[in-house]
Formats: sequence, C-alpha cells, structure tokens
Amino acid sequence: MVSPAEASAACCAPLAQQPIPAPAAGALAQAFKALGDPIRLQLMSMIASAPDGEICVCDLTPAFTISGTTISHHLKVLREAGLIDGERRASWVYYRARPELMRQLSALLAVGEPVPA
Amino acid sequence: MVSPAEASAACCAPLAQQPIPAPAAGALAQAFKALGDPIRLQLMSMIASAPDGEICVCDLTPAFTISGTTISHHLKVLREAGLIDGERRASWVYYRARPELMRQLSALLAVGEPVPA
DNA sequence: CGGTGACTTCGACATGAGTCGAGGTTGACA
DNA sequence: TGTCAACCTCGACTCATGTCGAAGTCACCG
Repeated sequence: MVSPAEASAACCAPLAQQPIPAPAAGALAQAFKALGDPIRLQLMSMIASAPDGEICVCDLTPAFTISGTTISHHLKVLREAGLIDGERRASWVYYRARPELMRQLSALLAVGEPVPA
Repeated sequence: MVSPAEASAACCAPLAQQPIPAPAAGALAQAFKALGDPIRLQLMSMIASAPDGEICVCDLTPAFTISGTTISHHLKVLREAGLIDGERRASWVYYRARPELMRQLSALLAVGEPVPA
C-alpha cells in the first residue's frame, strides 16, 4: 500500500537528475514492481486505454488464459500500488487508471537531451 | 536479456492509448521488474545522475549496507534488462545508463491530458 | 427466500528472487 | 612471478510471488 504522503514525497525529480533518497525509492519501487509482470502490464494497459476510462473485470478476464482468481490477485497488486482504482456497481466491478502515479513514474524516467552547452 | 528487436517491437505507444500486445508486454515487464526493487532503483538513479555520465562500482557499494556480492547481482539484473551498460577499465568497472530504454518506458507511462473536446 | 453469476479471499503449493560466503578472474604493481 | 584489490560467479538458503481450487460475499432475479 502506498500512502499519498509517500507518493508525493517520492515526487518528481527525474532519475537522471538526482539520486532518489532511500524512503522514496521504496514507495516508487513498489509501483514499478507492480508493472513488472507481463499480465499486470497488459491489464494496466487495457484499463488505461479503455474507451470509457473504465473497464469491467468481466471484460478483462476472457483476454487471458489464467484463472479469474489470478486476475483478481493481479488487480489487487495494481490497486495496492496506487495505479488503479476499483468500484463495484451492481453485480460488476469496474477499474480505472489513476493517472497521477503514472505521470509521476513517467517523469521519473524522463531523460533530458544531452545538455546543449 | 532484452534483444534490440524485442525492445523496438515493444516500442512507443503510450499505455493509456492502446493495449500492449502480449509479446511486447513480456519484454517491457522485464524492464519494469528490474526497476521494481528499492536498491536497484537507487542504483539506477545514482548511475543515471552521475556527473560524468558514468560511475564506478566502488562508488556505489559503500552507499549501501548490503554486501558487494548482492550489489553485483542487482547491477547484473539492470544490465540484462538493458537499462545500464558496464565496462571494465583498469581495475575498476564503470557503469552508465542507457537512455533509449528509459525514454521508451517513460513514453509508455505518459498520460495525455483529458481530451479537450 | 433460494438460486445464480461476478468477483474476492483463503489456503496450499511450486517456482522465483534477494541475500550471503566462498572461491574465481582480471588487472596493477613490485 | 607473486601478491593484492576490485569485481564477478557459484552454490545454498530463505522468503516472496504467481498460480490454482474451494469457499466466501455481494447483488440481482425468480
């Protein structure tokens, strides 16, 4: 679980600009680790690119050969990393991406062009 | 190990724009997994932000409490993920970041602003 | 109220990953 | 040639993680 405090403490300076302090590294590494599995990466992309901004678990599950139980586990990992949010509506559960953290990770990996003198 | 072919096949469309195909997901997940450890994330940031663009292992090791063996292991993981490159010069080994993959990962995580009608 | 469908949680198992100490390799230097 | 320092590889251990089936919860619908 990543607390908002940890997440913002970890904030924005690009990796290539200054070393990450140890506490921030822990919080950020959790997010990267969550993306460090092919199935979770696909889940994440399916959720983030969903036309309505959200997608039903019942639309995710059939795209994989693994069991629904395992899908559910992976969604939990993404949820606990702060990358997605789930909401139950009627019988179904819908997930949507949380862009803040994605933006933060993207910024972290940003590489400046070679310094132009 | 990520081959150049895999890496470029995985290329550039942001996560939030279209779902990642399964083969690309495998290659990219490996890179994220490599960053998904606090120590490796700190190593990566120390290497990427090194003033001379490179840094000696002997300057990395004392920043941590774990053994040199383990540092070496983590560097290998980053190397095999295609995130860094190592080179032996005289008695020392120097590492430098490989910006291409970093840029690719950053682009993948990029989130567009909400579509302005 | 009971049944059914859509998840999630629980418990168990096999595999993977982080860690270390011991020992190998490479290069400098006397 | 021998020695020493820096780093890597190997083998072993422990703990974390991906996976599944079974059972639980929640909500709709007869």
